[in-house]
Amino acid sequence: MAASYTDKTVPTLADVARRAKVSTATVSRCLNSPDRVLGETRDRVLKAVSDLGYAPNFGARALAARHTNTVGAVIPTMENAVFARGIQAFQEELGRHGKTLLIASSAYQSDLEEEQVRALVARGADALLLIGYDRSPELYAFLSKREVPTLVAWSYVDGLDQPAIGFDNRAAMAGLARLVLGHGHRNIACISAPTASNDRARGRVEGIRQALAEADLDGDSMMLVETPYAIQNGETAFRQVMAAAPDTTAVMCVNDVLAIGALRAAREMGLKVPDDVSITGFDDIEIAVLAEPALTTVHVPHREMGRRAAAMLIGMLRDNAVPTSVKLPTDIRMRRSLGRI
Amino acid sequence: MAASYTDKTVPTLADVARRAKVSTATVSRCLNSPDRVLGETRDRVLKAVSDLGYAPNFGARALAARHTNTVGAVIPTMENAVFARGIQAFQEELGRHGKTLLIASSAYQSDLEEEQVRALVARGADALLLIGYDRSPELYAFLSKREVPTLVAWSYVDGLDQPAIGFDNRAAMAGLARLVLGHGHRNIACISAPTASNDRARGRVEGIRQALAEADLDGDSMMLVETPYAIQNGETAFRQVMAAAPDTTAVMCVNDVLAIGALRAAREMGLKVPDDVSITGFDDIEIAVLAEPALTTVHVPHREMGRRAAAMLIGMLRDNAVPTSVKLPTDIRMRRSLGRI
DNA sequence: GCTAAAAATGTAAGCGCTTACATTATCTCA
DNA sequence: TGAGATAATGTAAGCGCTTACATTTTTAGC
Repeated sequence: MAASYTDKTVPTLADVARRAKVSTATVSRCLNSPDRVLGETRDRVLKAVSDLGYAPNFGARALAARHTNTVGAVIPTMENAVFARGIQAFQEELGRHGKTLLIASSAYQSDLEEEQVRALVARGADALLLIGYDRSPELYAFLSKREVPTLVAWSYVDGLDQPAIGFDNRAAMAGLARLVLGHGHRNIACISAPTASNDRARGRVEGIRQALAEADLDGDSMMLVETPYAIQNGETAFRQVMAAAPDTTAVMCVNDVLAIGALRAAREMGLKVPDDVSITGFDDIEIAVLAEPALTTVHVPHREMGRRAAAMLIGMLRDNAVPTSVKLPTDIRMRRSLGRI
Repeated sequence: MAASYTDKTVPTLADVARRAKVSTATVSRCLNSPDRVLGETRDRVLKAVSDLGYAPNFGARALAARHTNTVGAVIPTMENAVFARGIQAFQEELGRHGKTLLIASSAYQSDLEEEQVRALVARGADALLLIGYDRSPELYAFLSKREVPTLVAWSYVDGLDQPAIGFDNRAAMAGLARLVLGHGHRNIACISAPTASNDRARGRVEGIRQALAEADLDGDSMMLVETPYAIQNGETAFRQVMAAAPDTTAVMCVNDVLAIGALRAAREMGLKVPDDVSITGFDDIEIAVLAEPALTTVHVPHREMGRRAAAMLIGMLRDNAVPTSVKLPTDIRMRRSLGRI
């Protein structure tokens, strides 16, 4: 056995080729398109590979092949269970197809998101998963110039060209608002995540306004408090709402976490839910049913979305074509936190 | 302006060099060690970079520089809030130092974990973060052969060589068990995650046994149910425990999620917590305080662990030295789910 | 003003792979 | 059986960067 086989340095394709007595091209083919090589040769090569403990060098491969089998995703934060769950499924599906996932998080800041997107592309992401549509035209231009297939998830808006998989936040929330209205509520307030660069939150707020308008109420003058994602913030926001608009009978929150906070604040304030005030959420994460009382909310198929997003991206990479966007259904989970007035 | 500057192809170092009228070496230096280049030249180069919209090619850089500025992490699952939170902090700190994070998840399966570790290394991870110590000697050998600095997190065991940052699961749980014993409980049962390849769960179970032994009770015959991480499983396990050992007065769960399930099952069974039975958790995730009654548990500084893990890994990479492991403090959060017998 | 040392820049050799193209071996069928 | 098609393999040219070493320019000291 030659010295080069036993020493410390990590083995290269050439080492494998030498040991299997074939050319590097053949080794490469064994690894990448095994059927283009004779079974006998392949066995010999594979044996050499395992004898040597060879593993391809990623950089070299990326450089030569001009793709990395890597998909990037930038999500607002992993601490939101909703993204954690969807991304987990996304990653599992990707893995099933030999792709790996590069995750970055933007902390809900659009400038940071832009930076992360560029970083992922620079690192050779072959495709990208982004949350929601909101971002600068420059960034979209950059992506299309670099020809990086990009899929928007967690949001779906009719008539937009950008491929997306998600749900119609506006329609879903409007549906819930109609249910709230149906329970006799007329003084409805809303606690939202910051809407400035978050089309999901914005859509949900608009959904409420739309339902209000349909019921001949003034959506525009609805009490609205915006605050970042956190239970504690939901609590504070609820107090603000009740201080500013004491006759509010229903508080609709754009996500479950804020709603849980609101629930907690209500309890601390001695308000009975739903007797004194009704509270609703959005997402249907696990705590929604654990809460006391259980939260009326909109159920969203996060895992399915993650899984299908991966499948779509893989298809885009394979066929080099833009897929038709998919709108996932949502449904309302009626639970005790919403009551008749 | 030459055609090559305006056409579709993405610009390379050579394009920048040509436009700035310097050599590629100078451009490279501008980007990697700006102080080794004259200010005037640097400005010219940087201008060319931005004019062209140049971004370095990751593969080429990795190939030539033999490192990727990438850190890999394989965690059991992102759906566990505990990991999501720690990893989020880990990633933030890494980002602050210009490193990017590659995440893979093992779904709590050690064979899958091994696969993921190898994949991460093949993809050029310069360093690795792994959860807990439990893995095959072969994998550790592989890592040391490839000279990939590896840090174990979420666990800390005295006297082990492997660099780690975490807490002493055994001691922490023993402390909680002593508190439970102090409340008069003698019939203690335990609901655990599978302990086979999970030293954290195992340590926690051992901690209970140790405290039991100190109190002259038979730790080995303690009622123990093992079940995977999920609220629903905690529920089922609690029913099993109460069916098999009806005189149990305290059920200690190795994590909050299982404890929440247990709490729920107790409620469904008409058992009052803590009057009829006490229940404890571990981790102190957000639902712990939201639960009804609020959960007595062990608080763990997940975010701090993530942040410091990143700092340690960066140090290992920089100094090429093994750091001293760090044991983080934990503390008990006494809440209503634990009562006197 | 001259020389030696230091600073700035350039030259070019890889890094480890993939793949177009060239070559050789094997098969098909009249 | 042999020509042409087909399959298997080999040859070698990059892919876009970093960096050791060579060269040129600047600076310092006397």
